[in-house]
Amino acid sequence: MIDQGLLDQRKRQILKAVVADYTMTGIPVGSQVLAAKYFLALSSATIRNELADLVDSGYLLQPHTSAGRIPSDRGYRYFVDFLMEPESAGAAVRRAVRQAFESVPHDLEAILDRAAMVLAQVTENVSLVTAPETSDARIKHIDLASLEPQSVLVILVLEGNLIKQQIVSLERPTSQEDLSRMAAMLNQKLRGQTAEELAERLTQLGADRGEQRRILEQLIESIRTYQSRRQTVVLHDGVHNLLRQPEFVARTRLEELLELIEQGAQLSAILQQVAFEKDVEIIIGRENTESGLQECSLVLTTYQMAGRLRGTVGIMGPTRMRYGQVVARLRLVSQATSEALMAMAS
Amino acid sequence: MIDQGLLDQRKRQILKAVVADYTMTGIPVGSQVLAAKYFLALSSATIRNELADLVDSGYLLQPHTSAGRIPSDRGYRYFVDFLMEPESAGAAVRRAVRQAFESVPHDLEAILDRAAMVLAQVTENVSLVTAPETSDARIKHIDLASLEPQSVLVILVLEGNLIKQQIVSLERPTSQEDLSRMAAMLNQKLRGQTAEELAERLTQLGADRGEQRRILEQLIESIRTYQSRRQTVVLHDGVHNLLRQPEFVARTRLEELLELIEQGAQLSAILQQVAFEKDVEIIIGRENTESGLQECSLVLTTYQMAGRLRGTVGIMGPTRMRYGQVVARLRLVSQATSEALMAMAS
DNA sequence: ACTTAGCACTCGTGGGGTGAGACTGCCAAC
DNA sequence: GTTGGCAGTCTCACCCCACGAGTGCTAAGT
Repeated sequence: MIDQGLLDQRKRQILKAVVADYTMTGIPVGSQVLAAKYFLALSSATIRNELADLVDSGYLLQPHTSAGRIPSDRGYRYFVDFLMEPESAGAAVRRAVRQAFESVPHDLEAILDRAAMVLAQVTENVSLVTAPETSDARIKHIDLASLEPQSVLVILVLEGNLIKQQIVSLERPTSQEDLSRMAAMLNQKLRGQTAEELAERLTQLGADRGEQRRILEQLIESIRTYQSRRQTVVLHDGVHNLLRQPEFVARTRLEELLELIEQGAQLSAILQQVAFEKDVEIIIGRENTESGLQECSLVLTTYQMAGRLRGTVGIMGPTRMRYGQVVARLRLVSQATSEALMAMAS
Repeated sequence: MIDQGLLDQRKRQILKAVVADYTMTGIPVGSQVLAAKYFLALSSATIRNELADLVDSGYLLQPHTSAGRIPSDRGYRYFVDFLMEPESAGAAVRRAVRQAFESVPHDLEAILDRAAMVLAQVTENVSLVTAPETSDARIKHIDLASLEPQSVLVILVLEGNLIKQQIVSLERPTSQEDLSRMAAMLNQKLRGQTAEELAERLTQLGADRGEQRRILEQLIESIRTYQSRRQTVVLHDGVHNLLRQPEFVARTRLEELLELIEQGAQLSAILQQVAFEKDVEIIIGRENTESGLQECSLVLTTYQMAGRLRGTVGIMGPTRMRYGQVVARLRLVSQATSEALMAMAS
């Protein structure tokens, strides 16, 4: 915010032009190009002076002495904070997104998967999608079904029609009648509670009622770590888009990035920190603490489903990306995803 | 099979040596290297003659006039069919596989995911895993749970404790008592049947009993297309391993391959054709019809869980790979996966 | 008939040199 | 504060050439 005053109007326009040109072409921008394409009223010498100032104050970089300028991380940051103009997605993109969600089944994973797919497609970057955080989702329905005398299928329906299930072994044979009675009781007691509240209850419950407690513990665990692996794994798509970027010709860098994506845990941690209040969050280059991401930018936002359930959706790409366009298309996909999830929950 | 007689003993040994050396080093093998490392009793000139013959009959290639020889697809095929010696996985690999499955939750997807992970790790290639084909799996348990007056949660447990669930809308409000009665009836009638047999029954049932038929139709659909997206999607891991291979410096080739992997449908089709009878199936280079795969080999086998349920597991890598080692490690992982799945089902 | 030594030949690779092109920084003039 | 001019600098693409590796062929040996 303080930054905004530090650049006069012309410097801001020049910075904007450099970012615009560089994100389009990928080649460093020289003073002559700027004068010819963006500032017909100024000479290249004038622009050279301004560029030198922008380099001095850290908004631009020159790869080597006789090259043009490219935006620094700081330059991109200034651009997205103050200079970027809101764009809206074109008709073709809108159509692609609409079509992607038209035929998707009413299933959480299918919807998120589709979101990842279409987001990668329309932004031409790697898409990232997390499953919604369910630790504070309310319980809607509990069902216990006897599979074998000593094993029971525990089914849990959370708000938003999220379903979790788990097979739990019992210490002694229990009939379906007993299980049904237990389920009815659990439904009555637990409906509307969150997993956290459930954990509270459990401690109050004490050590008695062995089986019931055992089932409850598994239930809580199941809610907290929604489908165990899903929590750490981030759905992704469009990795092939990275290969088209000239900045990733170095395969070591690419390999590091791929491992980060496939491994998932670190990414998951980053994505879960996205604030729900903010509209779109942009993390540029070295603002990432993760070493593999220091040449990348993340553009992230949240989707929402019924209740307070929210997840993160976004893209990862080279710092040189068309932020305005990406933000517009990400918003579109996020909104479409939310709508699809709402439809599922109703 | 006919091929086997076409090469005399010495040619076979030389072919074997070429494959062994090339798969290890990645550089074309010359006559001098062969003489020095593998055939001390022969002169390089003799080997040159043999090499020329092997090129003539299509088992070897020379990238250019003054380079050594590399195996052709045909050469690799001959190698894996007749020359490859059975290897067994080393202690470190065994330990890694055991550890990978030690802590995995009793959940189908978690197990398959872990299998993909560890397979990629120990073979240093891209791993591919399909979910088991469930269209002929037997039904073990059906449960209907009322969520809202007009929507019911249908839960289906198949043999091997595979669980599918789906929310079905009803045409008119139905009480939990009615649903329970319906579920009891369905259980009695349908237990032990497969989805195919269920479809048969449905046509016999005729047009009456609207709700029940509606639920059944959804059930069948749900079984046939197990988790909808899962059918076409193939779990994979280890894509970053591809980047280490010198044969994939060309980014266009790599990009094509990545799209194939991420898209999944074509791969899924290939994997589902793997014969259950065969032990390990190897598809080399241009034996692949898929254009993106013509520089790759697939090494595939099946895992099995309870009943007749089977899926495919395998790896994709450059044609230049250590087939013997890969086969040994794939077998190990496949077996460990089967064991983990059996444990889950019990 | 098979094997081997010798030799001329071919071809890809890598290093060094070079010229073109691009852009800058600075200076002096406006 | 702006502009034209100019020298300086740096990268990149290109070519050339020597080097090394490996071959195929021939003729001699076993």
